[in-house]
Amino acid sequence: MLTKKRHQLILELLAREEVVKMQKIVEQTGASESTIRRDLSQLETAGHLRRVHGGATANHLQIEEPSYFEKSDQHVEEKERIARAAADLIEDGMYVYLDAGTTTLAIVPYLEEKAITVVTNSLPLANTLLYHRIPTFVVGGQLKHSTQALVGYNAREGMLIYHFDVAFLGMNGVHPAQGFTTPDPEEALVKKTAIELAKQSYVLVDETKLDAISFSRVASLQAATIITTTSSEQEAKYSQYTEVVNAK
Amino acid sequence: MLTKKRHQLILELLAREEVVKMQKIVEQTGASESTIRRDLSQLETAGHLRRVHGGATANHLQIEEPSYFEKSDQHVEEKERIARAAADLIEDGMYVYLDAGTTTLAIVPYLEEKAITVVTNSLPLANTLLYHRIPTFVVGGQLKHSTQALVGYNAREGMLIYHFDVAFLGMNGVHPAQGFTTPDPEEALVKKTAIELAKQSYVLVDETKLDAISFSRVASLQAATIITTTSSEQEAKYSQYTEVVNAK
DNA sequence: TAAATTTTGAACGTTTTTGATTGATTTTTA
DNA sequence: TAAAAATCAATCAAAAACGTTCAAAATTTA
Repeated sequence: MLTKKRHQLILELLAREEVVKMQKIVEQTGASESTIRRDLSQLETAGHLRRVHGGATANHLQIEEPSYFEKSDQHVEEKERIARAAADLIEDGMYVYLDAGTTTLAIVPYLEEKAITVVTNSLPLANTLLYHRIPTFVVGGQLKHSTQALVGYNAREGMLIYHFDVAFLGMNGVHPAQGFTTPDPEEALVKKTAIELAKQSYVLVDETKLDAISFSRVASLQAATIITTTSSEQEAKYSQYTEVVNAK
Repeated sequence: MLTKKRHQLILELLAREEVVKMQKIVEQTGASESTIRRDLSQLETAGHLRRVHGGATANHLQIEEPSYFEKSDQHVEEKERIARAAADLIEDGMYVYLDAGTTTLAIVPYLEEKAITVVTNSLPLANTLLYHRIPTFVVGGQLKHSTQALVGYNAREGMLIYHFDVAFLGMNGVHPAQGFTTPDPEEALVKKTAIELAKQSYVLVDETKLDAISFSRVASLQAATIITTTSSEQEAKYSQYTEVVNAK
């Protein structure tokens, strides 16, 4: 297998799985361990991935992740369903805002066939969008360490030059009285701005975020449609305040 | 088989598979290895494909893809020396602009102990800066696939709110008469803006870029100090036009 | 048809890539 | 915490691929 092909394959594996073991690459390529090591260090110096003991990670993966090689996320399937429901709302020609977050990240693979332009404030999303060759603009601003998102006053200013057909946002709290909330005020500002600039906004949350309240208020429930997977009681309850899409 | 037919077949294979081995072309055409080599170099100079060790890859109409396909581990030692020389110029409290590129990327590890703020237009740099926990702002703009950099009019606008003590830039061509040049006009615009906004600018290049001319002009040599590793003759020559730091 | 030109394939020395091996380092296990 | 296991970087020789050269074959031109 040619070097180029191996590199492609490695990047593909990473785009799908975020983390990949040495052993797996060796199997998939049929090359020796030495060769793969060389490949990885080349791709690392080119800025396409990050090596870790035992393999490599997408260079946008959270650094403090406890154990790289365990995919412990139980909400994976829910996220996937929510992401699919969100992607279904996106049509050719649209200008789409994608907020930082793992759920919005899950939307990206479903966008590959669509002729759209995406704006995002998230580094991981930018990397993934790039990989899927989707035309992308990145909002400038201060790079926040914990979420790898661009936030703050500068980010807001940078967004104001755009308008969106749809915006998809992650959120930490969704509550009938307190509306949409998130821990960091600077992030809240960005989310709020996105909602202002979009014709239609969607908040993507798994069930655990319903009835939760976080520190900074982003907007009232009326400002966006909620996409989630939950019981029909909860669905009915929130439907009193805004539109709810249940991706069950 | 006619030359034309062979060329056609090679391009067809590439259109289908993105990467194709020498061996496969030889089988399919029945021609000798030498002949296929000749074919490939012809097709390459005509801009229809890109040769790689062991075969060829599709070109996809890209004019040039410096960062992605560049042999990123060539000139490693030179790059390291240049990066170290550059890092030595950075002092606590400075606001630093780091342009996209593998040489500027090499600076980052040397910045860890310094109390500085960095602005960049490069996704790989942003990731690496994040990893090294260096306070970072990212310039917004259009995400360019081949270099993973943010470029264009929006990027320029986004930069205008900053001022830099120093700016470090990669470059594709450095020439006494033609000044600093780079392949992509939109990238040139960003580099030019960085120079405008910085009190002092440095262009980091390995020896191969000296005397080279690329498509888009960024600035004249007077606009920035050159940091490179080269012979004393070249150093003397370029010292006539601007300051030169030889990191030999 | 004969001469001139171009294309071809084999040969050869050089460069690049590769996989095995080594001892060092890191992670896991006990 | 110490020993065992896994993974690592560095090295080196073998293998693969490379560019160059040259004479034979094919094609074009005169």
